[in-house]
Amino acid sequence: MLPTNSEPTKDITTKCLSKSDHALVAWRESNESPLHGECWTSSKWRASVRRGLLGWFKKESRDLPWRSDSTPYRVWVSEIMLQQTQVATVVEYYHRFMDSFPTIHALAEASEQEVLAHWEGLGYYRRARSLHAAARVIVEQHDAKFPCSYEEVIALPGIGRYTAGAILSISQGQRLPILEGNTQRVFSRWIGMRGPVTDRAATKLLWKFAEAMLPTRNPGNFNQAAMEIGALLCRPTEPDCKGCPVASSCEANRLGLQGEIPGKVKKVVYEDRREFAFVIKEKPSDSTIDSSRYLVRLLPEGVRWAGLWDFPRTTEQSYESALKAGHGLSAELGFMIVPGEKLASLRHAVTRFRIDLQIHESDYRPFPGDSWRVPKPWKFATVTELDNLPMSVSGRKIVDRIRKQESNS
DNA sequence: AAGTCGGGGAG
DNA sequence: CTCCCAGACTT
Repeated sequence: MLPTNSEPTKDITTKCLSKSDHALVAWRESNESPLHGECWTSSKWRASVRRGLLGWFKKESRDLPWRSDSTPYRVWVSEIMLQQTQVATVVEYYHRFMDSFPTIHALAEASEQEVLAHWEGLGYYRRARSLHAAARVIVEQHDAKFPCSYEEVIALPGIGRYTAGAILSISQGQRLPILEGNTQRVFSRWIGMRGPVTDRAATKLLWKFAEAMLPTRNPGNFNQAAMEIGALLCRPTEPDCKGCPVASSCEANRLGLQGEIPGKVKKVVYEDRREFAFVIKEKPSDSTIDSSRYLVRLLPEGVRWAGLWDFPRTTEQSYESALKAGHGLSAELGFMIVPGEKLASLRHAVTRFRIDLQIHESDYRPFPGDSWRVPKPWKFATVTELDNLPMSVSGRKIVDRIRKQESNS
């Protein structure tokens, strides 16, 4: 078979090669599989790695709230919170959440707004909505008991292969593998797999490896240990190979490729954006209330921050000025926004977007001929009421800004 | 296979 | 700044 790659590796001068390129070239020239060494086909090797890992974990494992009492529900909540989120960030949220919703039944009984309020600041809010929806499914279909078959568990919203395996192995001792950020890196290094972990073939191999490594006794302990060593020793940069109990079996360590494994994933292309948010105070003539109220809405399904409350804000389109942004937003709102003085600007990030948010005071008026009333998803709320609505972090900062302004006047 | 979804920790 | 985090889900 002829090589389809038109760029011959050997024509690249050595000068131009980075360290990782050298590693890549090395395996190309040696005609070795980029995916793995052969070490892990040996049961002695696997036993040795397990022994080292589990011995280390017994001494060094962190004392985490979901470890002392590992019921399926408690582990489930922890796993959802931990998706794409560091342990240190989760712990406080976890305590607060479990205090408010100590059982599946309590979670199912709560409103989605109440659940989202407990999630405020954690991000990826769909996790909270899926968790809540799944609790209701469990109450209705599983008699409020967390299901124990893999098929039933993975069918629940917000639970994929990783999370199903984690919950059932940790809380029930079921022999199911896991693969996530930590273990992708740890396993890649153990078996000397070059190349990005996101490649299809790499992912398949790593799952296979994760399964092959699982001990019969206490597989959940192994899964947690593998993640823990990734978080504490086998870090993305500067792994502590000297303190590592698996170093003597580790292919990356043997080859000196800790820095090149796993291969780099395609880097994120950031995009700068300017958005506008408007603080619209209710006109005194609209009602006889004594404290000011501000216009917000519950964000609908399918948009950013669905299920949270927000001020009128431009998102999709980019506008040059507050005036144009207000005009553009008017059509969506069903009334006219008349931008006023700028209150503040703040920078924040949403996934790959770097957002420069301009916050303007604003007046409003109905379109000519319309009589004024607040369209359906919108409502006026006092600062005290806003405090109790779930919002994004940037939305919350707007509330804080309003509060400060109110206390000054 | 690639995009989307948040926010913070840490180098 | 950057990368990464006990991923799931949609297109």
